[in-house]
Amino acid sequence: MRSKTDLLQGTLDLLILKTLALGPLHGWGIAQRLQQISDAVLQVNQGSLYPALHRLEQQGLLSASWGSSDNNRQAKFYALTTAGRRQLDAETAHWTRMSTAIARVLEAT
Amino acid sequence: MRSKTDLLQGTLDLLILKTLALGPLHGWGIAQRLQQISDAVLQVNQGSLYPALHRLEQQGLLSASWGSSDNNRQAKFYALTTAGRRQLDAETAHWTRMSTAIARVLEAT
DNA sequence: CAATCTCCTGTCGCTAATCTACAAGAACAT
DNA sequence: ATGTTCTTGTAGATTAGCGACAGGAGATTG
Repeated sequence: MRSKTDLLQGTLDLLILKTLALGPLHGWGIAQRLQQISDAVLQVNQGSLYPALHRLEQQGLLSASWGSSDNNRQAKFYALTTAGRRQLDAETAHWTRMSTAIARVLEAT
Repeated sequence: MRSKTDLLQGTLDLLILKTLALGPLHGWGIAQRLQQISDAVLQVNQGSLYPALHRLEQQGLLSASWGSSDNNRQAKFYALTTAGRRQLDAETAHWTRMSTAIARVLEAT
């Protein structure tokens, strides 16, 4: 009984892009920040996170560079590219469109 | 280049359940009503719709019966079962939780 | 009355995103 | 020395939704 999914499918890219718009961050940090901002509602597991990051990087939306984290560990820092910023805008618009439409349906009587 | 999806993945069941909460309807009618309420933002294609309906029926959330449509055609009318109504509540809550969390992320600075 | 259009249900094969579960290294704490 | 936390990764399975079909039966048009 699968049923309970930790995220709304299709929103992970958006969440990652948005998080990185606030400043470069490493994968683990992204997951942490999302969890924190969302009061633990949004849980990103590694099996989703890392593939997503690689995907986005491969699409040219993110750039990556190794560095050292706050805890003095090797970490791969991701940053938005210009294309990434554009993509963020597009996906934000799409999300707004969609969620508004759904809200309208849910309010119908 | 897929990119553009007609729905937010995972919300179709919710949309169907909600639409049927307003009264029994046949598949094609559900798609129409969703499209109408959402100003054509939500497009459900048959390849998604019918499998979803069968899925929901098999899960005991919907009951189906053949009848005749407004246009005097054979149509399969679906109605919410008790379990379906419960499921609708659960999925609505889940959606609200999730979309609120996402909104919070998108508003972050 | 024939042809075509609209309504309405369905199936098949594909793709892509996510989940679960696993593995592993390096820094820090005890 | 040992364990715990931080951090990155991969493999396999599932699953929803998409695109492209196919087809029947009532309505409409000519």
